[in-house]
Amino acid sequence: MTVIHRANTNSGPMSETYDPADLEAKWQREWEKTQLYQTRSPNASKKKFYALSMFPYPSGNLHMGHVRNYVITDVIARIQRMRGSEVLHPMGWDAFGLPAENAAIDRGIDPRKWTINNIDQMRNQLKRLGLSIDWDIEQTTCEKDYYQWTQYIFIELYKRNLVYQKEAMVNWDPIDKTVLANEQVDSEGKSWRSGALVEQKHLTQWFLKITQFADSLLNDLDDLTDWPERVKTMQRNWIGQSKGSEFDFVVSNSEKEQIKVFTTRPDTIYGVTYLVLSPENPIVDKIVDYETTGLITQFRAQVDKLTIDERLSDTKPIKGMYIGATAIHPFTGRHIPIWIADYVLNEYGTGAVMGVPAHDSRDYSFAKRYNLLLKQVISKEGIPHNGPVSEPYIKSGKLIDSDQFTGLDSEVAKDQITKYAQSIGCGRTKIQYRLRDWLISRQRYWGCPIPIIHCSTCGQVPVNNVDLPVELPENINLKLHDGSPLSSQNEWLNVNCPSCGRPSIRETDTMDTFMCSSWYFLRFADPFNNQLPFSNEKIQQWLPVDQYVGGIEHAILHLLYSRFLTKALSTTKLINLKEPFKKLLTQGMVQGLTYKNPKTNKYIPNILIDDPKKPIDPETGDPLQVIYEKMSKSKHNGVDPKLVIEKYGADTARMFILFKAPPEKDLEWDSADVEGQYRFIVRLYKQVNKYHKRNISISSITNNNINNESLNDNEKRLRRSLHNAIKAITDDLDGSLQFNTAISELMKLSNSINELVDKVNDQVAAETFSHLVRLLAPFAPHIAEEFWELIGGSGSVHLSSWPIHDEEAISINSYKLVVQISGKVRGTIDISSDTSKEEIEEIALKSDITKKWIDGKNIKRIIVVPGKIINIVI
RNA sequence: GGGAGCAUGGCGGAAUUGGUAGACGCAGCGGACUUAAAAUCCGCAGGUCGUAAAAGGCUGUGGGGGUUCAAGUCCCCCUGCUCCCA
Repeated sequence: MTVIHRANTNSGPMSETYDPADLEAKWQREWEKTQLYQTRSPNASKKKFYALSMFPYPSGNLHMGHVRNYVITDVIARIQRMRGSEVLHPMGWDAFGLPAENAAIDRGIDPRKWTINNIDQMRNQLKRLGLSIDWDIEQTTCEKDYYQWTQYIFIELYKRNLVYQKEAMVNWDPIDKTVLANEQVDSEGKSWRSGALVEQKHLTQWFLKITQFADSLLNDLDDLTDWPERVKTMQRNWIGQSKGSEFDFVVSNSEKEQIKVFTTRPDTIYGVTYLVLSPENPIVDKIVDYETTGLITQFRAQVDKLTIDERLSDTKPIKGMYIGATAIHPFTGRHIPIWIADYVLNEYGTGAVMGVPAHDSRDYSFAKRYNLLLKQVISKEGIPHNGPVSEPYIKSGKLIDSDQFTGLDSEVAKDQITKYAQSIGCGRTKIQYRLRDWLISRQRYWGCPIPIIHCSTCGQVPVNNVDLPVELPENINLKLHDGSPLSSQNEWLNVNCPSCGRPSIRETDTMDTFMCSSWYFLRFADPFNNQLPFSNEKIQQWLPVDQYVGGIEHAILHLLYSRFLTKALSTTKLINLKEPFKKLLTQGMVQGLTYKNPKTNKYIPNILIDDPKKPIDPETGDPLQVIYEKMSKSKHNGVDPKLVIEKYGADTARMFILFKAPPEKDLEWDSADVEGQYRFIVRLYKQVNKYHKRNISISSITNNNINNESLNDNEKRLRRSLHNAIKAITDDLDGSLQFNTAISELMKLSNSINELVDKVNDQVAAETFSHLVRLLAPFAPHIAEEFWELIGGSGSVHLSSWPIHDEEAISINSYKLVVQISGKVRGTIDISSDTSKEEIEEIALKSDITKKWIDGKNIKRIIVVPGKIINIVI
């Protein structure tokens, strides 16, 4: 028995018009005052939930992509809180990087001031969205109390031999004037940041041994069941495992020199007629004779000018030269020529390949060009092909002309040949990866200094932990520098060796900013620790991240580096964690409406369009193409979040972004749809206002304590809508994260309220609004809080519990059974829920539908699915 | 060239995973209110045939084929688009 209390709330009547700006500011102040979103430690009765968005680069302006990212994570965090978890929902800044430095060079602004200023600006914009972020634990990668730990981690890895310096052919970005990692160069050979065509340079650089973890980075992807398949496929391709064999070829005139080659086709070993080394391979200098050296130098100079892409291109003709040496085929004992060619790279595999022109396309065109011998060793049926070979046979088949292996199938031969090679000591199975070690040094100023000291006596010496951080010197005039700006800071540069005390110099490279962002999610678990970057205890408490949300553009870069660093740190005593991110959501782009003249390919700004339904180029009069594309200045299709929030409020912006498309899909920004979303909120506002005038308190309604039996039809109908909505929304947010359908369920509920609320008793009305407001809270947190106060909810709606649906309210005692005749829908009949299969069949056969459509014809078969359908086949 | 994914009204998108296709919203149309307009509220709405209007029929989820009592959903082929790797 429930007693209905007349409300006696302090809140005055809500104003008649919805004013989001005031209302949202009011609640944001309130939340800040009560520290509503402060992180509390999880305990035995409250499980933890770690909700994280990829932290932003502080460019100074929040764009729609950010808004989408942070709103999605915020909704997830809020639901988890209402469902009883302790939630960690932090925010930080990926604050080192080139834009700050470029601003310094172009406009003479201090990079630090520029960055901090941008952060302040963006933090305010983020706060305006009403995110449930714990701002007390904010992290900024360019601050000493953060980068101290980046350096600490670097040294930990250095001590475990996971960091090393070597000279290598590296990607050089001529615009940003720094080197780049392989992951940071796109498939067209352009820099991920500047877009410049990357050049190849021979330089000494710092690397992290990510290749040492290639195997677990690959295999553990299988455990990431809550990651999009797409992202995992991309990482698998990037790691690029290939299983094959390695063979040793002894150089004829020098038995000490061996050439190792890797191949995935050991079955073609008898078809090897030459070897090709990369021009840079150091073995070349050892085996070449004096007369050829000059030619080699010339050839190398030519190859040096080519990009990796050009060297591997199928369309450019391959260039090579014979170096005057031969090797001994380990199986046949024959002498085969050794060549060098541009299509073999020193960085990949052993820097040498075996030439099998009869069974490999690239080898084939190389051999044709330079008239090298072709030898067939595989064919489809095991019968040699007569006459000249006109194209390579690259498939599997049966071996021919291969001594004791002749007649075997390729797959069997691969295995046996490798085993045989192993038994005579000239080969073995080998797994090779495409993944290269991660190049982390940058010749720029605005980054985390690499904490190494170069001593002429002791060599490389890591800075002692007590001396960390190695601070970035400030007040540098960056305009004066062409190379690394740190190399001319004499006062900073000169230091005594920590080991022997002699005068030494500091490393002048800074770290790739991806290094700083590869561990920030660990720091949030233990943000105030001043002894360690984090304690294992806190990591065990909060990690892994339960829900990570970010853009697909980091499918390889940030996500691979972070997984690597987690694994690398787990080899130290610091932490023990297999994978950092349990569940990943890659949200789609936010696209803007673009008007494009198909004749001139020019983009026309929206404001110049008179009639949006028939857009015409104001200059030429041509009809324009209407398309949605990624928002950008050049396309005049950007929408500024600030203006949208000013006009409609954060709640509308949030609701629109969630409703318009499923989170992983691209979202087309449409101002008419934003209006629609605003209308919905205004409608809710009116409904709650009207309800408020009935003056009922919801305090008695929390746990489905209404007896459904005693209600009239309208009351039952409204309760059914309400509890169906609770069930549907809860399901939509459980696992699959379908915010769009969750909001459409809220709209349906609002439609039912409109129709029925005036026809139900106080108790049902109170229950309806009590649940509605809580269902709304994660999506539109400000207006929901306002509603909650108005209808007499206690405390903050965001600390209230998520509603649970009442099974009794949604149970039905009759339903519409679909009647099909031979698979075609011919009508429906009302059936009470407890009707058996046999009874359904009987009722259906007597119905008018059946009479009309069967008309005495023979019934072949009847299928009954109670609750759904009957199909009568004639 | 290899791999992955997608294709549903004028538009964004739903569809309890094989059981009434088009929920919800936008745009549209009709009506109420208004001197009028906007806003708001109520209603209509895949296409097509049919009718004075209904009733009703046929057809329909990129195209073709298959499995099944039943296919947007499962299988095969084709076309187009997107992404990744060459």
